[in-house]
Amino acid sequence: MSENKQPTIYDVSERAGVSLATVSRVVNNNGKVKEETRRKVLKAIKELNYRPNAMAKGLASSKTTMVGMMVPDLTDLYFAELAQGIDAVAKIYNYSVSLSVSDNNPTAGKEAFETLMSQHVDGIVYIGNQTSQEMFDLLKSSPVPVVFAGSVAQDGKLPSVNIDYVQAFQQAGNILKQHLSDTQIALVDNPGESGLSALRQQGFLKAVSKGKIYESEDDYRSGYNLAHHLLEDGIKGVIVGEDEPAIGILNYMLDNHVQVPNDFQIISSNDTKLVKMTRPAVSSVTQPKFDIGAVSMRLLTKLMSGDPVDDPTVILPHEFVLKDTTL
Amino acid sequence: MSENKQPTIYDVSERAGVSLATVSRVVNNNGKVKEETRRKVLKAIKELNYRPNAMAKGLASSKTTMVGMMVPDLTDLYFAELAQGIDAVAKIYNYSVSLSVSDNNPTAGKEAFETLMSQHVDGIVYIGNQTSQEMFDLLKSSPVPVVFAGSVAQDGKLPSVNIDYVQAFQQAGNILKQHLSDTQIALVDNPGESGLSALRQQGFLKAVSKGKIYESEDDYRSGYNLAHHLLEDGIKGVIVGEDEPAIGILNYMLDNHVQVPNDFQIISSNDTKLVKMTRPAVSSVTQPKFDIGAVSMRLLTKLMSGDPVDDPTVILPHEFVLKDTTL
DNA sequence: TTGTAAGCGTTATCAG
DNA sequence: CTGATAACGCTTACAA
Repeated sequence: MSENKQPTIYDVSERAGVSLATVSRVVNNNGKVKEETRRKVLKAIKELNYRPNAMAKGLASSKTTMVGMMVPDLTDLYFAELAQGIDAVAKIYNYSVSLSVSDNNPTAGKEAFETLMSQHVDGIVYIGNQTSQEMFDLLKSSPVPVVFAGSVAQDGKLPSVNIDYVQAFQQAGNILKQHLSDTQIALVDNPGESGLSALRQQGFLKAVSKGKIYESEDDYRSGYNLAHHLLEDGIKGVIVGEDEPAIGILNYMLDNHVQVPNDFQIISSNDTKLVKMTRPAVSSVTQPKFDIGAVSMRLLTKLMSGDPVDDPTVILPHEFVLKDTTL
Repeated sequence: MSENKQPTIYDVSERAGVSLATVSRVVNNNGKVKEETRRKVLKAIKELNYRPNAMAKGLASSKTTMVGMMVPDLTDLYFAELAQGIDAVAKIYNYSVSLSVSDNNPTAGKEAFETLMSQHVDGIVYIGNQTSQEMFDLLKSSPVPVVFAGSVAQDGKLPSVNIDYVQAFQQAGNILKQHLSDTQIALVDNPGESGLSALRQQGFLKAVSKGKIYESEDDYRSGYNLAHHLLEDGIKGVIVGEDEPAIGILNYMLDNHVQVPNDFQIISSNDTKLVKMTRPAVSSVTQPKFDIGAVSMRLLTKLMSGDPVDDPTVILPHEFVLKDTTL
């Protein structure tokens, strides 16, 4: 015995004794409507529990109030926190979010993008540490605005929100240099194909000119497995691009009775909640991850509505939390 | 100098020299189309780089091939892994996913639901540990199918995918009983308003009839702060409903020189990647989280297409990984 | 096997 | 301030 159908704008107009156009006006709060009619319409809407059909609206207005969010992996807490920030601001601006997990896989990424296009999203927030050139070109060809959140566009000229990686990694290098010599310090990062790790390297080398650079994936195992090489090479301190491999390295040290931080220091970079859950707790660059997501989405709203944007390349402040893996 | 507009089905039909209907038929692969015409149409589609407009399609067919995914918190790895499973299967079946973070907040949850309704999603995968009665009623009133993923519907009769929590927690209790007496064993869980913690309690009490039960939130701090009470009460082993508070408890013990597992044992329940990152690594029930998500989504596809479903209440197998917080 | 045409629920452009 | 009415791009009987 449930309602046969969702009520339409037509039902509302009939009940309120006005035209479709008028209902549309009050729903969208645009155009002048006499206070009395507005009230009538609102009443009918409430009584019928009317809810505008987003598809019809989208079709007619060619605006979907939906944004695409592309993310490589939700189980990476760094991305998850960005996503929370994005979602929160999307809610505020009444955008719904179409999620696409791209798996750092160019094919999946391309398909995700295509899907978003056929959904006619009004904009895209792109998160990705491994952006391929192909993906990048695709994004560049987007008919709707794209913002890179916590990710660097290769030519650095697309809208993006980040911290100053160069400075952060230079500072991190300087911290380790307080007790170690250049040759004892290394950077561990996933080079990927994005510009992000290039910036990190740049900053690192600014501080530690003779520093060694190791490659790792973004996962725990990868760090764990890399660790013995570090020891063999006489490395005494590392700066790691992601928290999971940082913890992998830490645990290798603990499992092999290397004293942290006395004999080995670690600075990580993402400050996800992971870093406070280990013992010793991991020292890290702190990033305003939620804010990076939030600001990205806010930037996107501006871009979507054609508002002027002073600088589409936003840099948010970072800090350091020196816990127990540094001296 | 870019294309003025996205090509429409009309452009394709014109170029291929056939009618709209025919193009629609080949695009949707339904109805008979002569091989030759099909080829022509496909050619035109490719040349024009035509992409069906999801909104128009949805409007006309009242199917959106979009599902809603409601999740309380993406930075909870348990949820994130479920979400990955959901997303993966959604991709396979060509559904797009509309994400809604509900923040365990009834108001936000209600709004999220309303948004999904106006988007006319074809179905909903609901993730939530704190489902309020109100939310539950709302979900029950949904005109489209809803599947509870890793969450228990209060009356236990709505479609859901879970492990057997009663059994799992009974087994966990038995494990601790090998070295401890009933009064030394406790359950730490977030009771919330959902049926899930009730099942856990039930299983726990089956094994540890005099066991004490403590309440905590789902976060690290909450566990850390609770820990001293456990010690004061002479508790020597706990089963914890979530990984983060479990690790909170662990770290409190470590920080206060309580020997784990010798003087205090911990079994957690979600087996997120967190549990292998601590030292000692946390023993835990292992849940097939990705699969819970995947099966939920698969179940939803069946429900959405009206396929017969043998049993809408799916139980997936769990196991135990006894690491270093148990004897 | 293919084409015609009537919707689907809105918005938006004109008149009034 | 309000009302007709033509799109929006596609699906789906119904014809042919």
